[in-house]
Order: sequence, then C-alpha cells, then structure tokens
Amino acid sequence: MGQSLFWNRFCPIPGAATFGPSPGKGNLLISYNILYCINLLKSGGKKLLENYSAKEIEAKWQNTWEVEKVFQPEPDDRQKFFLTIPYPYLNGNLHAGHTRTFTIGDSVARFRRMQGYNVLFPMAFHATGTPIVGLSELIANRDPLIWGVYTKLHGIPEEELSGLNTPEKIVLYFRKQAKQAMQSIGYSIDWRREFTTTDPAYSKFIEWQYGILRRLDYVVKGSHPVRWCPHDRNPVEDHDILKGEDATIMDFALIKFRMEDKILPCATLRPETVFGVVNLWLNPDVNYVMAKVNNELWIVSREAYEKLTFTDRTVECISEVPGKELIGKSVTNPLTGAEVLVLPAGFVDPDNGSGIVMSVPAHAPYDYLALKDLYDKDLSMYGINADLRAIKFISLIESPGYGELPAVEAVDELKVKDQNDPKAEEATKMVYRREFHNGVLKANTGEYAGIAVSKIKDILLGDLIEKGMAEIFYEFSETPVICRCGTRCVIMMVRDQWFLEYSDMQWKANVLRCLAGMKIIPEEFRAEFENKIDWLKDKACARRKGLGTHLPWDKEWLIESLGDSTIYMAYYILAKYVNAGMKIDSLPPEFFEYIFMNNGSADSIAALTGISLQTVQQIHDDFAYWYPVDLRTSGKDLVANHLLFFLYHHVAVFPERLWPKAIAVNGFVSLEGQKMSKSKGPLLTLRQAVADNGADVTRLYILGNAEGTADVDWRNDGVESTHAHLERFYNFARDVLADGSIEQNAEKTLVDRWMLSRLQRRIQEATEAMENIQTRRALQSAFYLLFNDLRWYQRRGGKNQLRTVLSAWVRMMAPFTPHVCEEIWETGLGEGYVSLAQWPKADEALIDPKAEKAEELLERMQSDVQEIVSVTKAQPKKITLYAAPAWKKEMLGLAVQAASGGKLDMGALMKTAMAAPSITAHKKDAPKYAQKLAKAAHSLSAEALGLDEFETLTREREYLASAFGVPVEVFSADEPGADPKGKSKQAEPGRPAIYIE
RNA sequence: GCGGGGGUUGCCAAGUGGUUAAAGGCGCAGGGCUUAGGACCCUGUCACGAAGGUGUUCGCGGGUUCGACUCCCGUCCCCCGCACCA
Repeated sequence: MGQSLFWNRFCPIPGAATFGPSPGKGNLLISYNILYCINLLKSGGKKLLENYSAKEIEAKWQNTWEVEKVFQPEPDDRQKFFLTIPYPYLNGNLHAGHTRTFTIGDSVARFRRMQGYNVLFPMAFHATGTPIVGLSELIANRDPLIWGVYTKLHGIPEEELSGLNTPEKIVLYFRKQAKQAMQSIGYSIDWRREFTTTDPAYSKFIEWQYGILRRLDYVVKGSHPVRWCPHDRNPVEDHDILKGEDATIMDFALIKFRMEDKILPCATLRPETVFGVVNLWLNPDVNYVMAKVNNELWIVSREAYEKLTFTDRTVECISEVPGKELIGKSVTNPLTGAEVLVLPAGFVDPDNGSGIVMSVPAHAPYDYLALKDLYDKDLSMYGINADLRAIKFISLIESPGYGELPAVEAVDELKVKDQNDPKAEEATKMVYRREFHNGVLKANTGEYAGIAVSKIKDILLGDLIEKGMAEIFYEFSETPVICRCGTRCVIMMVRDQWFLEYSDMQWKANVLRCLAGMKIIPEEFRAEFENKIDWLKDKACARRKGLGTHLPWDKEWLIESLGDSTIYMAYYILAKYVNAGMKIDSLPPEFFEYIFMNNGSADSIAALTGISLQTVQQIHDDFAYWYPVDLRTSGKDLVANHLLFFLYHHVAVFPERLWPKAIAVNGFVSLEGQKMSKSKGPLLTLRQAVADNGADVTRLYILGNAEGTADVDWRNDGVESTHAHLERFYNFARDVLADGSIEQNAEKTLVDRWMLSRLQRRIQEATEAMENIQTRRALQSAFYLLFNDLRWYQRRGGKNQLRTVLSAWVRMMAPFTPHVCEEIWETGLGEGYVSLAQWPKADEALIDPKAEKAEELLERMQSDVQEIVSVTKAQPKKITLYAAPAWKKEMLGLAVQAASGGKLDMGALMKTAMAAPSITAHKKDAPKYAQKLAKAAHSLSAEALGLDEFETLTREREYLASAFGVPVEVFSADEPGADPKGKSKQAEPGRPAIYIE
C-alpha cells in the first residue's frame, strides 16, 4: 500500500505507477530518470526552472551521477580518504535512524572529495545471523503481529510481503529496497563494491579471518550462561521476553558450608562476609531436597535444585528434607572452620539462590533483625536451648561513618522494626552501598586485610573456588522472567561453546593503544570506549542457527554475525573485482594473505587460484592504497559492541599501520518527540521521508537539527520550514543568476568588502565544523547565518559580489544538498559537477575587520534609534548623530593601556589623562568619563577605536536616512553644530549620541 | 546499581570565567509588499521603561571570584549502554 502510494507521488508522469517495482527487473528510479532526461534534452537550455522541484532535480542528478560514474574512485596520486559506515541489517526497510548515520557519512564523503581527497565510500548489506531466518518463518506463517509491522510500518504491499517466505527472498528484497532508498537520497556511494554477507566469496574472507584468530589463540572453547526457555528449549532474546526484560544475569557465590558429609551451599553477592558468619538461615516452612551434585551431597531448596539441573553440573535428587529438620543443627564454615548453628527465618526465599542464607548480623540488617527476633522465642521445638544472645557478631569491614556494627547502626538509624518491615530492604541497600564503595577489610580477614570491598569479590571468589569451598551460581537480578510462550525462564549453561577471548589482557592492551592513536568524535566518547574495553568479557562467537559462515575447523558451528562484521571494510577492495566476474572457485587463505598482508607473491597466488596475475596484483595494490579506514561513522548504539569488535579484530589481524584512524558516533532520530521503534512504531522509512519531502530537504533537516550524540527530533513543522529555506536558497540563486546588472569587477564598496569578509568567516567555520563532523554547526554557518548575511548585504544595497558569494555558497552546500547545488552549478557557475568542485578556501586577505565594525556600527545605530522611538513613542522628523569626540577616544586608549593588568586606578588614569592637552581642555567632563571607564576596567576594549565612526556615519548617511525614513545629520561631538539638547556630550567611542526630533 | 551523556528564555537549540538578556531556527505578534497571500522583506517576542536604560533569569541549594550559564561541592530529574542480540 505504502509502496504504490509512494510511486504515485514520485512519478508525475501519468501511468508511471502502473509499471510498479518488479523484482529482478531494472531499477524503476532509473527508468523514470531516463524519461525525465529525454524531456530535459528536448527542452534544452541551462536556465533554472522558475519553481523549485525536488523530484525533477533529484532524479536528474542521481541518474547523471550513476551514468557518468562520478563516484567510482580509482587509486591515483592524490591522498586517499576511506570512509565507511556499518552496513544495514536486511530485516526491514531503512528508516530515519539509518538515514541520519548514512547522511552524515555521505556529507563527509562529499566534503572530503571537494577538499581534494580521493574518497572511497562503499556500502554493503548485512544478512548473517538469526533474525532473517526467524522473520521468514513468521511471514510464511502469516504471523499477525509481523504482518502488521511489515505492511504498516515498513510499508510493504501485502502481495510482496507474502512472497518473502524464505531468508533468501527476504535478503534479495530488502537489499534491493535499501539500495534504491540510498540512491533516492543521493548518496555518493561506489556501488561497484556492494555485497551481502552471505556471498560465497565473503564467506571465504571470513574463514581466512577466523583462521588467523584461531592461530592467535583468540578463539577458545568454554561455557557460558544464557537466559533459557525450558519450553522452547532455546535461548531467549530481549524481544522474546514477556516480563522481566530488564533482568540481568548475576553471579552469586555459593559458599559450601558443611554438615557432616553433606553440603549446605549459601548463595551470596558478598562472599567476603563469609568471615563474619555467625549462623545460617533456613526457612522452616520450606521443603528442601538432598541431591547428588557432581560427587557431593547438597541440601538446597526444591526451586534451587530445579535451577541446578540447567547448569553444567550432574544432579540427581535423592530425597526431600523438610526445613524444620535441619534447624538446630550445626555446620562448619569452610573458610574459617567455625561451627555455627542453623536457625529459622521467614525472610528466606526458596526461590532465590539456594534457599539457604548465611547470617552476618554485623553487616547485614536482615540477619541482625532476624536474630533479634529470635532472642526471646522458644526454640526448643528445634532442639535449641542455648541463649542466642550469646552469639557474638563478627565485624570484618571498616568503613568511614560506621562503627563496629554497621547493620545495627543502619537499623537504628532508619528505625526498622523487624525483618518484615519494608525499611529493612532500604537499610540493606544503604549498608551495602556504603561498604562497597568505601569499605576496607579488617585484620580478621587474614591475607585479605586492607583490600577494598569493591575489589575483593573476584579475588576472594577465585580463591574459594580454587580451594573447593565455593562455586558460582547464576540468578536473575529480578524475577520472574517470562518467555513469550508463557514459560518461566531459567539460566542455562551452554557447554563447549566457541568464544572470542576479548578478556585477553594483551589483546585489550593493544586495542587501548589503537584507541589512544585514534580520533574519537565526539571526544567525550573516548572515556566510554575505554570503559567498555575494560568491561568487555569473552564473547560466544558461534551459533547453531541462522545464516552465515561455518567455523572452518568445526563445521557444526556458524560464526556469530557480529563477529563476521569486524574487518569487512577490507573486503570492499575485493568486492569490486568479485562483482566484475573474478573467478572465485578457489579463494584459499593464501589469497587473502597476499592481498591484505603482503605475504607471498602475485605469481603463486594467480597460479593457486586461477585468477589472472594482473587482477591479483591490482587487488593487492588497491588495498595498499586504500587501507586503513580513515573514518568510521556510526550510531551510538554500536559503541559497546560492533565498534569495539571492529577495533579488536583490526588490532588482532592487521599490523599497526593498518589500524583505523577515526570513529565518529552520532545519536538517534525520534519522531515528533517519540522514540522510533522498528517493531512497535512509530517508524519513518528513508523512502517515505524522501518521497514526502525530497532528498535535499530530508538531508538538510537531518543534518541541520542536531549533531554528535544528541538525537534529532523529526518534526513536521520543522521539516516544512527547512523546505521553505531550501526553496528560498533556490530562488535566491535563480535571481542572482538571472541578474544581468551585476558587475563583478566593479570597485568594492564598504558593504561589498563586508560581505566578502563574512563569507570568509563562514567558510572557516563550516570547514572547521565539517572536519570535526559537526554537520549542524557547519550548516548554521554555511547556510542559515550566511543567508542572514546576504539579507543584510542586499538590504544595504550590495549586489556586485552576489555571484561570487553564490559560487562559494553553492559549493559549501553541495555536501548537504547536492542535487539542488548541481542544478544551480550547472547554470553557469562552474565547470563539471559541483560534487567534484573545490570546497571554498577562506582567503585571510579578504577578512576585513574594519568593514565588519562599520556595519556593526550601522546595525547598532538602527537598533538604538528603534529602541528610543519605541520607548518614547515619538514620530521622528529628523535624526542627528554625534560621533565620539577625540578626547574621549584618547582617554579610552589610555584606560585600556592602564587596565591591561586587570585593575584600573582612577586617580592614576586622571593623572595621565591630564597630561594630554586634548583632554585637559575638557577637565570638567573628564572625571565623569574616567570613572565610568574605571568601573568597567575588567571589560575595557580598544575595539571601538579601530574605526573612524564620524567618517563611516557621514558616508552612510543616506542609507541611514532611508532606513529611518527621515533625514539624518551627522556631526562629530568635537563640532556638534546646533545640538539643542546637548546630546553630543553623551557620545562615546562605539556609541555615537543620538538626537531625535 | 555501574558507566557515559544531559537539564538554557513558549518549543528546538548554541553558548564553558567578563564583549551574554544570552547565536540560529520554529512558533507568536505588529508593519511593509501585494488584488490577496500559506511567498518575500522589516520589527518585536523575560519584566518594567516618554532617550539608547534598569531589574530578574540559564534544574535546585551552597561555595570560589571584582565578576559564573560557564569553576567547585551537594541535590533532584531525564536519556543511552550493561551483551552473546542485530
């Protein structure tokens, strides 16, 4: 539905919509373009159309760029610039979020190209992984939810969607859609290099890469815990979860307390407190089970037992044990050897941990409260007759603000009544937080004494595991976690899994070194990268299901899809030749070794692969020219995953000189303030945005409304206003180009010099901004502010520099709105394509501070007069202006000199001033002005002295008169003429006096 | 909870020690142009003001400084990531 609507809108030609998109046939856009161009040729002529028409202009230039191969670079003697953007995943249409990242990349590519770099900007498509497979099944089953999402949000006609019932068809379909979308917005991509990650040659490339990683011992086997649905017998991903989406997997320590030949494991997040255990807690109303776990006898709650069956332990239930029977028995602390009692507590949740809890009343409020509750209870039913008050608390953490027993203090402080009081939870968190951040272990922890609590967990747990005193037990941070099928999820230990060993210290160190040598934009994200590298753990890198490449040495596994997308930028070099028909029957690792690593010789590789010697050599040379990646731009969501892996794998595979040079990160796009969602909406597709607004407007809006990690909010009123601005730009260009009265070589007036001066500044600002990938800042200068400058220029009667400014302006806008700029450029501004024209260079010699100051003065005069008129509600008949007298200028000069230290001594200033004859002559008025200057000592500036204000005002008298609509007279306050109200005395440098009558 | 980013005048958003009542855009108001105008141009848009001024502002509370939106401390709120998923 959305699709046909789109084409109707896009094609002004009657009947065009009827030849709708047909898979496998030529690209509709192009067919349309050809028709258009034929029409254009008939009409001939190079004159801008009277009215701006995005559709016609954009189709024309997109077609021209493609036919004329404008963006197909080859190595030459220029400096290269290799820019890449993460390829999109083909499970839907490109949306506004993609549009932002890609358009930023395209504008940078265009900018660098115009700066004279040989720019390589390729694009490909990501298809490996599981979602596309899942999607094909859902489409084949006509899943109503998916059906709605893809017809409504993604705008796919039902008849087309129903055909997408295999992963292959989905890949083909979305690949074509995505490419058309990217062409419709005018990206300067070298399409000769496109590929899909399921291509056979790409698989060979991935195999080569994983061979290297394996050789380096970066791929290892291990186990890891996943969220698991016992019903579906599958790991669950976020979108499979009905409830508990935010739950994370926490690793508890399971401390093995001994009771004769049995083990009572206690789950805890604070293993260090094992030193302070004075009893265990068990829930008397809960049924426990005795189970054989590996070769030990464990007693745990029934729920914990069930969880254990999903771990990598061999478990066997032996018998049930009521909680009551265990209470009153004594157990041995494995670490300290202390004998402690098992006591009853209602707060013990059988569904959390093992259902057995160790009690550390000195540091855990719940333990303290539960113990206190038992003090006066009769426990003889459990065979406990001892006085529990005799149990001595063991304090083992020293933290500022707390004494011996933090739990007791916290309970008192918050006035917690008992273990059922909700405030008990609060007290627990408070103690935990303070002790974790500021606590240090005391002497009674032996070899661990003096270590910070925040550092101890991993060390101690490691030691305990080694000694057989503890194990790790995984538990969700919040429960329950429910699968979409309604089943409660568990944590499953997947065994014999292949891992990328991202935790390897040496590897990490190299990545950090790579990062240190890179440019990160925005720079604030460097810390984020460093933290994430630090945090990164081993990552499972193979799966059983999905699309992708098999592990070369273990064909049962498919390489996980993020892991196959790390160094593929190198493959772009090769893809061009593959697409051109290169023989790919045999692409052994030696082939890649030669072209990427320069190992071996072209001769032997040609012989080995059957590829021509010349091609082998050429690919090798291409790679040597284009690599490394100069810039990778991406959305901020990829920081903690793809961008990290991108660095890791480059560092592992390539020598240092081929490591990436820069990463730029950008934020997302929201719609009318709402977060976009591919599955729930709202969603704006790239094609819809372009169909509704045109490519240039879409680009301008998305680049101009935010930059860096801030989100762009796509708002209709804003887009409309952007459209109006662009139209004004077009109309302005049309008028300038049609204006035969412009004399470019006429002598430059003040305002001409001002205009050129402003232009140089705008060029400087925009250039600097683009070099830092600040598209918004660049557009503020290059578009909006320059626009305002031009308005002032024209208002001041400027005209002869309009063509010069327009030429620079169009070139500055070309990276952002390339179509309309080509159109304008073609009309006689310059040769060839503006896309390949030279980015304007600021000419320092044209920066004219005097002219700028003069115009500032005029602006100031206008706004001051305006203010006076509005305040006095007067109807002016005549305006007289008085420029500052010479003596005040002199005094200001002296004051500025004297104030250079920051302080201005009024007395000293007067003294020096009185030495100057011109000032002496005004000794009545001088002190008053001196005082004013002294008051402003910290912000004095000699700027106002750089301009002869009297001369300027006199020269521009006519302009001011016409601006005010009344006659204007100009005097110097030195010779004020009639001056009926004595206003001339108010004149100061930078602020001529005004008299309105 | 941990890590990163952020709270600016009706809205979006610049601004990192003085030139800032604070760029630019949107919206709104007035005027001009015009047959008309959603097109374009000008002006205003924190408050008060019969002379270009004054007062009060940049999440909240303190502090440093001659001077803070800008630096420091505390506090509240918002957004993003925390994975085996692209």
